[in-house]
Amino acid sequence: MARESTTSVDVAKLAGVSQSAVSRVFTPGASVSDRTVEKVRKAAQELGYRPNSLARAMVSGRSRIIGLVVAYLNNQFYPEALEKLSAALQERGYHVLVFLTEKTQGDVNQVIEEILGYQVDGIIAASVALSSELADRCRAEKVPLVLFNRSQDDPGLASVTSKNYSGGRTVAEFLIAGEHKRIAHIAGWEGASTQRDREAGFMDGLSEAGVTLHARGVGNFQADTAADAAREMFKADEKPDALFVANDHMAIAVMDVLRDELQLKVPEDVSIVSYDDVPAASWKGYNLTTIRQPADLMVNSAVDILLEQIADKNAGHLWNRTGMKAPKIEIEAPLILRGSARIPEGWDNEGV
Amino acid sequence: MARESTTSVDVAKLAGVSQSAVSRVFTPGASVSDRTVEKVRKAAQELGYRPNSLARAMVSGRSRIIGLVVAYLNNQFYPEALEKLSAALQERGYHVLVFLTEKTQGDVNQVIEEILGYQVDGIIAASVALSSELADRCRAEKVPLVLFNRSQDDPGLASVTSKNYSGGRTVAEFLIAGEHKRIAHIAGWEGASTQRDREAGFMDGLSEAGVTLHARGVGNFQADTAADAAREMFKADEKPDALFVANDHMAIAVMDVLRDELQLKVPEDVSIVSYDDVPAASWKGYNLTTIRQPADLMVNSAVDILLEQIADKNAGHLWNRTGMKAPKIEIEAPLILRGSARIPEGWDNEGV
DNA sequence: GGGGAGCGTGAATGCGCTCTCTGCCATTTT
DNA sequence: AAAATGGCAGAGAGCGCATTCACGCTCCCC
Repeated sequence: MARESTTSVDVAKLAGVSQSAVSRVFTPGASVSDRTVEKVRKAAQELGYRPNSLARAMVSGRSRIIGLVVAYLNNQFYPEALEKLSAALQERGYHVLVFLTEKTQGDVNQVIEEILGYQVDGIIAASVALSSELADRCRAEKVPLVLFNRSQDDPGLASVTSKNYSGGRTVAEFLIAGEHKRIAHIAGWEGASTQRDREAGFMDGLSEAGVTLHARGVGNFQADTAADAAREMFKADEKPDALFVANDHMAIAVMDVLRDELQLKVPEDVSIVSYDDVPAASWKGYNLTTIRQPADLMVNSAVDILLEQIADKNAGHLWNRTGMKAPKIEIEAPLILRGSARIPEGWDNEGV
Repeated sequence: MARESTTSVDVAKLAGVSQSAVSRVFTPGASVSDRTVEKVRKAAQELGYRPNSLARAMVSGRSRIIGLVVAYLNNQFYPEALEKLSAALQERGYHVLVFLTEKTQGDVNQVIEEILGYQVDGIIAASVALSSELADRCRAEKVPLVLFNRSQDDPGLASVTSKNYSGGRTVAEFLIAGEHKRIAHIAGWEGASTQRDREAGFMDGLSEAGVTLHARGVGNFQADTAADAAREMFKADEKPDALFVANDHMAIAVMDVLRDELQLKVPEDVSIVSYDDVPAASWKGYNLTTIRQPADLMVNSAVDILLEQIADKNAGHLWNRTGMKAPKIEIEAPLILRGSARIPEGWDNEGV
């Protein structure tokens, strides 16, 4: 039951110093003489001692653990983000504790409670919507929280997204410039802010040019649902000649349906533009023209503002206390031109 | 600094009971009267109390945290496994703390040390090789360890893999039955047991039929390295007419090179068979004939033996103490027939 | 009606550590 | 030479909880 690992007391005994001295040796920036450091390190080495992070967390109140809430990983954007997040945090001495959740509100609540039980120093919530009580809960516990790839109105909630609105708008402009006549949209999950923003930008782009949407389906960010939506949409006599699919993951499934089941050519018969630029988007088998969400930049940004909040908390002035607004970062999202959509004259991959 | 969260003492005070009583209420299977439970629950609710997992871990010696070591996530097999692992563990009341590592020995060592510092209840090491000192280290600390998708000779090391040898062998038999004449191999990382086993099975399958390998390249399980290997391999006059690529991730990159750069047709000019059956393998754009590593089964197996070890440890009889051998599970790995390789007569997807 | 048996409870202990506080000594200042 | 300074070590107080122990209570059976 009891783990008989060596403790700082053992090391202290062997090194002939006090336990406090051992602690200080393993605390960066503590005041210890070189001689003590040497003695302690030697003894620690000998006994295979390593400080117990949990005990340290208990007393110091900082666990150096970041809770990551994530809903699904089949969309390749998330594994990529997870890897980069984890790497970035690890570099700064933090680690990621993973919590999977359904998108359902109740489940998220329960998961957050569980996370708080682990005394995490901060939370990153990727692609989940939080109830405002939940946000309050974290605020009360003083656990900084950053939304990743989702945004919410709550001014106290920090978030990092790409410029979804302008991304969607760019797609509209691009497709119109390409002289497409029947432009359709396959949406993701309509509860997601990313979906709403992308679509809003897209629709505004269309209507500003006096173009109306030819058709609309819902894919819920899932491959098979998107495939079904595509099948349904292409049953019509007037088939779309251009498609804005709300992310790459769905676009790939849609493309499979179009090319493989319906014998349509992309981009000759129908142009496809999507969103994310996951690794698979650049594979030649799909070669998707897509809006890039720069995972690195988004991750770095999220980590930065999270750690900043953590630091600030210790200094005692939180946004939410001072009434300052939490940052809502929006990362530039360029259109990457590839082969899945007709390219109008004058458009090119500037500087990408 | 100090987090002013409510503690069991606060709850006890409000409920008019002792702190021990509160603790017992939150300890499944402890002996408490219904009346006490009710009082305590009510008070806890009121104060928003939730037991501190870290403190609990400290005193009980069990953190309910599993350390997951993983080298990279760009191969889609790993995100999938990670998600399933995390879900399976979460269901059993555990959580995953992620540690990324380079494949280099030194880095792995350091990471494992760090993990041990977190007092994890167990470790799952995915696709990393461990030095035997490291394994000893975990043994000394009594932290159960399971290798995932890698195996090692050390009889005390539990591992879960697919039947790599027989998988490789099946590929050989399949390609020979398909009457391919110039069969080549693009290997993964040669330090990986999976690579060695797959290739050993493959080579044995070839030589048993009196066939010699036409060419061999090394892709290190990385897309661009594999692409380079393919380019190199197809410079020759006598180009391969069949390719066993050591995993899907590389196979996709290779296929891009063959079709897009070299204008070769798959499977007409060259058949490709790979390994893993990641989600992308079944996308119509690639439609890979591949050996399936059933992620679910592998994950469940890994979780089972890990938790079993954890339970056994508490009971006091470890494999490594009793000299019993740790299990080395090998999951059946069927060949999934799709479109990237010529299908010989008489072969079909039996029961898949 | 006395002695177990059995359950529920509270006081107390300590998990391994950080951090404050005090005291010592060596060095500097006046 | 006396006083002030600063650097460093050790003692001690917890962090929030699970767990042991001993005690009181009820119930039951001879």
